[in-house]
Amino acid sequence: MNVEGAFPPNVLAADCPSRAVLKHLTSQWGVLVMLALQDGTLRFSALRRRVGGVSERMLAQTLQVLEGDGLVLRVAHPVVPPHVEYTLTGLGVEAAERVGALTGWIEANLDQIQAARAEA
Amino acid sequence: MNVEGAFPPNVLAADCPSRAVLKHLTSQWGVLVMLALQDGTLRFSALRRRVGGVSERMLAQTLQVLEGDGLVLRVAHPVVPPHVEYTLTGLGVEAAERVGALTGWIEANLDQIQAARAEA
DNA sequence: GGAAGTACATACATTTTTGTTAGTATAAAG
DNA sequence: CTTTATACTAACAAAAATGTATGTACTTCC
Repeated sequence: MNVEGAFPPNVLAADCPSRAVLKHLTSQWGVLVMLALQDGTLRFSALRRRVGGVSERMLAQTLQVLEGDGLVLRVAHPVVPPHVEYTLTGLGVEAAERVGALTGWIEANLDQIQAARAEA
Repeated sequence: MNVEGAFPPNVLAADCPSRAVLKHLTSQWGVLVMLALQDGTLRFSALRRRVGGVSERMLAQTLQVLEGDGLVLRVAHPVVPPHVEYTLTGLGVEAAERVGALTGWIEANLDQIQAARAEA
């Protein structure tokens, strides 16, 4: 049984819950964090160095949202100088692939895009 | 000859120009507009109806940015009640495919994501 | 004759996002 | 003993995104 006749999720519908996930994954830092974690587990400070330009605040916030969506797994070792590791979950790996396909395409076609920009 | 030793574009680098394109394509309305145009040409008002929740202002602004990046083509017919058509360019079609792959994945895995959300 | 539809631009208000700074507990390095 | 590193949170500020309201020129439908 389904709730509220909203069967097939559709991002084009203003009230579809998929919109929230889309926002998380396409947020400026969300995209970059998923990408950075594609190469494997990283701890907070390492991630911060990897993702150029993130502030601690934004990184922490982004990671919490991604963790909430079950895309990232957070493992904290209760040692004295904090040690926390972040890894993509199964879902996270799949999502990261699509995100990576998009960013990869952008990087590969950047010059064409910039050429178009110049014409305008 | 290349300028400013920034050869391979890399979105993880804070100053890479690919960041701008990424922002345009992953902007809330950018994603949705690209998706809506995947099924073919649409005029302004039709697009507005298709993309749930966009305001005229945001739609117009988004289309201009996308047009600037050479992803969307704008064709205006100089008739009395304005008639303008928007279509994806070759680059736009390619970009839309990646964007669609991501949103498609989200729609398909929405329940798993929401389940993860519930656990948290 | 009045209302609605079309594709926007412009001005202004509000909301959301993002950044900056300071602070925490403790241990290892110098 | 002072500095540095770690993973954050909280408070405040600035910047960016988004919305709302209004106007336009002209035509078609009631």
